Amino acid sequence: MAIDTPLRKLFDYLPPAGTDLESLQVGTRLRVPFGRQTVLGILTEVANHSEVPANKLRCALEILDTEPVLDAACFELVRWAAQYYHHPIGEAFAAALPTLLRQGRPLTATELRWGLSDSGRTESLATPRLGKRQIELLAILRSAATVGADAISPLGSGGHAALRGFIERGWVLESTIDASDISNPYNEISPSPTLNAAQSLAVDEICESLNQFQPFLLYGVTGSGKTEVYLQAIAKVLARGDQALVLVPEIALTPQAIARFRQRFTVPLAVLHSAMTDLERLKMWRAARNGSAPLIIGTRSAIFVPLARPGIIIVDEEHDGSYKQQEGFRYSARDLAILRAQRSGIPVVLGSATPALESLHAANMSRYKKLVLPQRAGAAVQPHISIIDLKLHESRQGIATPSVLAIERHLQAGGQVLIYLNRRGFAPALYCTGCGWTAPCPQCDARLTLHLKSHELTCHHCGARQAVPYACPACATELKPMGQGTERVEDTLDELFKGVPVVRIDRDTITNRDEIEAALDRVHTGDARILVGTQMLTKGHDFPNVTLVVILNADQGLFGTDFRASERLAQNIVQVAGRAGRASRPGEVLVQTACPEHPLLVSLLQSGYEGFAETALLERSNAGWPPYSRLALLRADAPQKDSVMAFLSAACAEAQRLPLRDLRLLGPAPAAMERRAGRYRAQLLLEGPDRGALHQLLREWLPLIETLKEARKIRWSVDVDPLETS
DNA sequence: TCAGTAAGTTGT
DNA sequence: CAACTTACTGAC
Repeated sequence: MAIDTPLRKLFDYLPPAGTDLESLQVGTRLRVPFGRQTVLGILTEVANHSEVPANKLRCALEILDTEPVLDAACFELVRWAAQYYHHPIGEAFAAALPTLLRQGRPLTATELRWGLSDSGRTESLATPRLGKRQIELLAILRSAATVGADAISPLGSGGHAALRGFIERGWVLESTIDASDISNPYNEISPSPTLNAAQSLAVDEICESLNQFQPFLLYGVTGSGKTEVYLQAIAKVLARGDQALVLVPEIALTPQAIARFRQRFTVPLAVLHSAMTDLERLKMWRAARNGSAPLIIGTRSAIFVPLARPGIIIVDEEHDGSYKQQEGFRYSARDLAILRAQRSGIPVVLGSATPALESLHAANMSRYKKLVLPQRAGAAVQPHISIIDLKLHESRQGIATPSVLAIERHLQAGGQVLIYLNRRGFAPALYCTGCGWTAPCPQCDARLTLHLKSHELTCHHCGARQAVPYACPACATELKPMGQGTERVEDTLDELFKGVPVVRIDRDTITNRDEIEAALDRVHTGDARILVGTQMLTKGHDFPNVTLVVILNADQGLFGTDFRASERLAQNIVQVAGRAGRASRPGEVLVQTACPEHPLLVSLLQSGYEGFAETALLERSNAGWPPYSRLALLRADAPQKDSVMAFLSAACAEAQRLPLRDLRLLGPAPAAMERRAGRYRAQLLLEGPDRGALHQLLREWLPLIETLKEARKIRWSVDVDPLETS
């Protein structure tokens, strides 16, 4: 049995009293005693013997399901993922199942129905002197073969009492039906637009593989109509009576995105994301499982949703970091999508304008079939990108003079302007002009960010907040904000372009769904002319009238400590740039940087994302980073630094005793931000040329780490295929 | 991880 | 010796 506990093992039980082995089914939920509590577990195996001493074996208490909760492919996916990510299997199953199922809710929804029996039909007519409620109830019951609670509840408690009386007399028969189906509230269908040649080719290629496993990398520049390719491929899948599973990044699952799917298909659409209530999630999950929802759209965890008739899996914006769970069970939904498609014998489409280097490499190696959409759909043309050297130009609060002039020009021509800066707040630091003190976070190795409007200093790493000091606490000199955040840029733009409405979109101005709707509305109606924002404004939004995009600080990613920093920067630049000139107006993109000669920036500007990817892959190959090697990271953190280092050193020593072969062990090294939220963080990086040896070592190593006495004082976790290694 | 317990530690 | 902290162990 797999039980939701951090222990890396399965637990053996005897069948419930009075049950024989034959009636047990793998994949069903059982209630079992565990320690002094009773919990739910998933049956993973039925055997007629156990290694566990007989006196320790306890009886399971109850079988909850008559059929497995996960279909065979899904079940195996979870087992495989638990092994691959070296995560306790019970927690892996817990992550794959809706909360309410883990708490014992029934697998399928049932609804009680009541209908008149033959005797009820005849005898009720022959019975005089029925009560008022009874007569009303009979009228309802005669209106249909069976009725549900919703038909009877208007009669109030009297109606229910009458119903119970009829059941006792045998007039009414009670039955249950499966009520797991969901329905689609919309029925309008907008017509499919005509595809361009590249799009048609992509759809055709995908549709030729509908019966078999085939991974596709749909590499389409921003605005090239990737979604239309998905929609038409999905239409084919639905027409065959199969289901389509669409994964999207967390932030992209907006009402507009969902509406786009609803407007195209009349079939019920199951939506799964983290903001839903547990009950909503369960309903959607059931509808996917029983097949009543042929189309399922969801975020990361939706990769574990069981499907009655799997037909295709689509991973939109496959490069997006949110597909990798960053704590606990650290799976990658994108990678699992490939595996799931393989197990189910169906195609999987990874779509992006800026594919992960891993995906591009897989396509280069012919493991994925590459489908390219090189042109923007409709009349739109690719925006022109140019660089502004910050060393050559004056700048006002981070906005260089040529940028100011360009903004003016585009505003005068009637266009909208998007200013991108990946930094919230007014200024990323508050420093003392006298002694150089800068307000530090008491919990982290970081500066506090100044937020002027809310009058506070906040830490963007741990959430700490404090009042803004009037003067330097060390020397009482005046304090000054240093650097730029979106709030300050907004102020500067207000000053530079008096009377031009500016809208700021970041986590400080947008706290809920309605606010983003309102802000986007101001942009779309033309009420706002200048947009300032962080990544929040780049993902999943189109701004057809934006003709100029200015990227204020391209340098942040160029010298990051992480080997993926430049990849993320390139993806950000290309994605933001893609917001410009989506309609018929040509777009212009300005990238401000202090190091215009950086090779990655040069290759990106000269030959686009593809050129950048080539350069970056070469660099990865030379340095022996993924995809030319495999990584696993052992992270540890604790309030005391020495206990973290003691643990990692001990873990390292254990590993040295195992056959390392061609694996390399790097560290222990402190994390890029050593102290965060009051805890010291450090790590040990394991690197090898292929998966095999790496996983072999982890299999032997982790049980040893678990028993280390140094492990008790700290928190540790393993991250297979980590996204961030610093 | 979590709960239970055994074993130290402190203060009167 | 009670009250409290810390260390260790087992979960089928």
